[in-house]
Amino acid sequence: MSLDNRKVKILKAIIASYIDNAEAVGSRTISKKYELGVSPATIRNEMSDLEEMGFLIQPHASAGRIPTDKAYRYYVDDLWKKVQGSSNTNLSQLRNIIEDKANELDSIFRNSVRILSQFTKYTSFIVAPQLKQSVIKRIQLVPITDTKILLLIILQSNIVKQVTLRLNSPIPYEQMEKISIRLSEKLYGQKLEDIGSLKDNLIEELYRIRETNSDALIQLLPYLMDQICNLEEISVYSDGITNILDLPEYNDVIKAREFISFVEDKSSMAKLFQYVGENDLDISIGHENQYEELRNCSLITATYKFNGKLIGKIGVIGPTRMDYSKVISTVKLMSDAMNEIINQSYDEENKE
Amino acid sequence: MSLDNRKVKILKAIIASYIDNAEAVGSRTISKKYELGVSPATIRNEMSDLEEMGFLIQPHASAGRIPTDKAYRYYVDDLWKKVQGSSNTNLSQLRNIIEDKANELDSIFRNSVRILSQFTKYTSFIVAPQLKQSVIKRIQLVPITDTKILLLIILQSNIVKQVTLRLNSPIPYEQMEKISIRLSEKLYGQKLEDIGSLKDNLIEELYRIRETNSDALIQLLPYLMDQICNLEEISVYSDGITNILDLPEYNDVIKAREFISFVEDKSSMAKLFQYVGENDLDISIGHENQYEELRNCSLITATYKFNGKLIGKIGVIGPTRMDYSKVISTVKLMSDAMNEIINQSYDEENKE
DNA sequence: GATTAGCACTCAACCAAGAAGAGTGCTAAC
DNA sequence: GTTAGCACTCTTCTTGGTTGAGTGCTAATC
Repeated sequence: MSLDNRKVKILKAIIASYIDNAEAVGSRTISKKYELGVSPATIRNEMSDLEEMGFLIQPHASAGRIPTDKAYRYYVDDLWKKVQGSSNTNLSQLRNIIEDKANELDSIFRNSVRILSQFTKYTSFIVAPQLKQSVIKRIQLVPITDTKILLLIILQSNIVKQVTLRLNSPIPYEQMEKISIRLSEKLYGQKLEDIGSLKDNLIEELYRIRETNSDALIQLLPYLMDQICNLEEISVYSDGITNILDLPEYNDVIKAREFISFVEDKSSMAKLFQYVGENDLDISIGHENQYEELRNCSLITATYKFNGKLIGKIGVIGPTRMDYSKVISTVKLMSDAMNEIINQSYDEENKE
Repeated sequence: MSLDNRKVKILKAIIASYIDNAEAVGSRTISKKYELGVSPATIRNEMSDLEEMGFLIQPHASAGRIPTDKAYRYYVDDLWKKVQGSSNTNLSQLRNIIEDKANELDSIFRNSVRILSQFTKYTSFIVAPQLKQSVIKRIQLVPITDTKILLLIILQSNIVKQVTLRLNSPIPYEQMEKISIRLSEKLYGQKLEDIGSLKDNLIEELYRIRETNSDALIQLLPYLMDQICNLEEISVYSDGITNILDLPEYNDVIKAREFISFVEDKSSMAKLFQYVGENDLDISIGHENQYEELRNCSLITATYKFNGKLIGKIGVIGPTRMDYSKVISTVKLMSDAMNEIINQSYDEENKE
């Protein structure tokens, strides 16, 4: 039995209808709503075939049919071709929205994940860069009070990480700048992940070239190094988790609670995103997911890169009957936008 | 009819039971579970009295009784006395939890609101300071690239606000420091809310004393002033919104959705918190709330101050049958902890 | 040979009526 | 003043019948 043209049309119609209503769709509905020019009886025959081929199932004997994961997979693979050539018309517009309020990396993620969930009406995630690999460009200490200073670590990627430090004894303002310069010189070009092992060497080296400001430096150094090493690892942003309450799939609070508990757990989400592919765009449907909790869900993920290297992922989780067309294009658009924003400052600098 | 000792005991038992199970409680239950030494019949008589006095209602003829808002109010007022003298044992412990990862004001709020919801199992909020009133202490520009700088505004309260600026043409690193110093001198002691009206004057004044670095300054100034004026207004942090899904009151998805939609709307929450009292601790029960959406909820709020002046509020929203005792003490503890953290750096400085 | 109309059949969803159970209010006894 | 007993009320649960959507099969039609 082959998937001829009419079968494809019927299958797509069924998927479309089910995406809309989350209700098993019958032959009459298809015949009426989607003008295929054949009677319900014919469609019934075709549906029977499609069921045999594994694209549809009946939840019970006298119900309509609903698409299987296999059907969604077919649908998505077909969609793929169209998405590939899709337009970038809204990209710059999107970039503005994101950047508008976004002045720091943290806000970029926060905004992006929010936009993504608002556009798709599903739950969205961003798994943020693992900074380990990042290279230090400059260190800047900013005094807040005599005993409280802000440590800014400016990375090659122009990502700025910050930590507030509390000192035991005050360091005069005028020494800060000197310490900043000295630290920047020494740490320039170092990877964050290497600081740990280089720590002792670096401290000693910095001690050796000490000048008038040695006291303050000696006090500060080990503490400061620790702070740099301990920059938080992987972080997960999410938004629109409660969107699922609008879906009939989750009109049972128990189910909704289960889903929410799962996706609110940052560590399991981090793991999930670690396992999905690293292509520009990956889709896993229903049973294709690792986690039992997501057996009724599909996951659309994209990556974002810095200087050509993958640093994080962005994605949307929704029911298997999600509006793939919309979600795929939105996720793609979003990852493109993020790529541009993240790399823009880098490109700018490398031009000069 | 007076609220004698036994009536009080029975009332408290009913409230306690209802807080636990969210189910109308009958005379037999009270007689059995709470050892009052009287038979169900006696309790029935008392309950009848309590109903007449407005402390209890029957959802329907053959159901048990549930407490009214008046009952909760009585219960809470009674609780009050005990809370007043409550111990501060966990305070320093709590402070450590909050401060642990908290290096900036934003993180303090984020951590605090999370802890609050985790402790109480309800939905919690923090309405953050209105910075308008804050006084500028120092301005610091930190170069990231030639065309991208980080503007740090350090307030008298040692709160650090930051904005990333993008420049049209580069400003050399070495000029940054000079600009920072000049700006700090000029803006020192100014309230944020006054910058707007003083803007033109300030710009002109700063122009007049221009030196070698005039070009860069001229380019930057108006832009920079705008950024300072536009620091975001009121901000609302929330956490534990989905906790309500565990409550039987919201085992209907429609109801849950309604609640969540309401409390996820930052602007209505900001308004809500604006209207509640400004005592150290305020409680509004059921119908005492402004909003129809919260007619089945109670709201426990506390304030936090900086240098004796109220700058924000912190609170928990739960069902009227919430565990008042626990929530009240947690909110109080939390606001105490925040007050300490926020004021500590200020005190420190004023000591010196 | 493909398509369609017709019909019997299935099963979830809905509804109404009855049974069960929890809890009350009242009365009479202690 | 307290309690036991009992009739009464009202919700909830269960049951059984009805409805309706949808299928599969068969026979007629294009």
